[in-house]
Amino acid sequence: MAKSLDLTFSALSDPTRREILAMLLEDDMAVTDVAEPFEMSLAAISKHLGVLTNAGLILQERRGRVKWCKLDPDAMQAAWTWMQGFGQFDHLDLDGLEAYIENTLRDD
Amino acid sequence: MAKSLDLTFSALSDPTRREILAMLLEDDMAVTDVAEPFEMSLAAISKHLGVLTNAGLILQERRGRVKWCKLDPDAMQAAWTWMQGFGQFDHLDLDGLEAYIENTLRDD
DNA sequence: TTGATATTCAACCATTTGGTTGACGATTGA
DNA sequence: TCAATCGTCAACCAAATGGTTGAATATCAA
Repeated sequence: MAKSLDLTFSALSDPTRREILAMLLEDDMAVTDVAEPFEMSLAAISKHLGVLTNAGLILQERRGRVKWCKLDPDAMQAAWTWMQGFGQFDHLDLDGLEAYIENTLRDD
Repeated sequence: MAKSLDLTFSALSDPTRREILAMLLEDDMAVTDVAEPFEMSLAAISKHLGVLTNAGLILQERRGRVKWCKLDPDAMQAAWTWMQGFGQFDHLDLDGLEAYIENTLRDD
């Protein structure tokens, strides 16, 4: 669905949101804990989480007064699949990926 | 690095621009021909092409009075690689990916 | 109950985005 | 030379985005 690609790519275009996703890759987190490393208000982070939820990239589940945020990569899969049409990128070529990562780490 | 992911994802978040990329997948095209199927002004398409160029997703080469647009999926590859970590866990070296992501997020 | 904690809401602000129109410079071909 | 074509630029506009602050709501814990 094209509209959901809009939402997915738009959500991913913000570095704060990408960093949040990377954090959630490691573990589910409460909103306050997500906000902690950032130098912006809790309300701003809450908005970012709303954008990510709306895009289907995370799930938020309230337990008591704590709202837990959990990665939900389904929307990412759709975008990823769309992009695959343009590659050249071989999703089974892990050596290529690792080489890319290594290069990236070396080049800065 | 992280800045270029901003540009890539942001460029991809607009349906007109994704459609342009899909058109260029088939063949290189002049700006006027890119604009033809869309119900918006040439100037608007010209702006979209500027965004795509700035994101590194296409190349524009002027020959005479015609400017040719050509797909350049390098920027797409970086974004695609970034996303790969969120859906394809089975196929990845997760430690390497996390190192990559953390590195990417740090330097912007 | 009271007070602290977790999160959102509402109003506001500055900047960016995606579109328009009209004028403009460059190039082509008759 | 001169009109037509290709594409961008500049100014403008409405709407969306990303942030702020302060108040509101809900829950927990003492």
